[in-house]
Amino acid sequence: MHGFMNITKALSDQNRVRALMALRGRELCVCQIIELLGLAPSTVSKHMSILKNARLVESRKEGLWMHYRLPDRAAPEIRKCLDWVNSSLENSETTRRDLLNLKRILKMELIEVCRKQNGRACCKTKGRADNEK
Amino acid sequence: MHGFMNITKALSDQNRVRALMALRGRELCVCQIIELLGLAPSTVSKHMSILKNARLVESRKEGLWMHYRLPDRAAPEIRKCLDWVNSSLENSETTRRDLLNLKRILKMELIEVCRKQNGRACCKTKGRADNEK
DNA sequence: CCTATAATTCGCCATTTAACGAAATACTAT
DNA sequence: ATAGTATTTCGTTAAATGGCGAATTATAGG
Repeated sequence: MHGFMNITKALSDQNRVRALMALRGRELCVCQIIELLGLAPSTVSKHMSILKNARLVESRKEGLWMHYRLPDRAAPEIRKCLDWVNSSLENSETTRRDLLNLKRILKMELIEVCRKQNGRACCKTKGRADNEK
Repeated sequence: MHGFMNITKALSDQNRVRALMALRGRELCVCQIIELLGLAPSTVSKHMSILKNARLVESRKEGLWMHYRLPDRAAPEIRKCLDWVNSSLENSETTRRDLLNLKRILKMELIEVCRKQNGRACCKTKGRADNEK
């Protein structure tokens, strides 16, 4: 029961569900998920750790970057859960919009995505001076 | 997406999930669910309205009693959801314990269940005087 | 070793949520 | 109508949650 409640609580936040849907068919770096959701890095990191704790995603560290993906060989309950989520949302407006946005993000190099966030603090305007030497 | 989030939020509380599992194969009166969960009537009523709003249960009023049941002909997403919940929890310890408890509750007449709650305020001892004339 | 940087952890705040009891509602039976 | 009863609605309170920025951690490259 405990494991199940971890899953349902993980799914009870819309941003976590959006992240989950975005991971279908590809792995994403944290900075890409930050870009997609428009949230602070710390917030996204927390969301991903909740998803990971629920076994709904796995992660892989590569240098400074942390990549998240849907589980390779998920347990049957997880598999059924992800199937249900996918079938419920694959045609939703939110998913469609996120997918378009994601295509744009995937066209950029990871370095570019990170640099952009560095400049703009990811979602809030921060009166930056555009100071490159 | 909105409907889906209604479902995941409904499933994110353990007491609501227990109620859902208890409804497999039978309908239950609110007072029986109160008895099973050991919560105040107002709390259980709220839980059931959240489940109903998510379309995970249906209800039927019969005199003073309100009966809840799993949907007769649920939409495919709901059906998949309930299947997933069931397959995830059918062997859990909590479900087993609740089922035993439920058998005991089902042996009583509804009137008895309600009367018992009337006397005991459902879960808290209320220093009652046992005053029957 | 020192700097730079992606991600995470921590501390805080605002909002949401689960719980209760009291009051209101809906229905039965006298 | 009146009284009684099962359920729901309402108002309140305590705990949990989601959000952010600051500080910390881990890693890469001088």
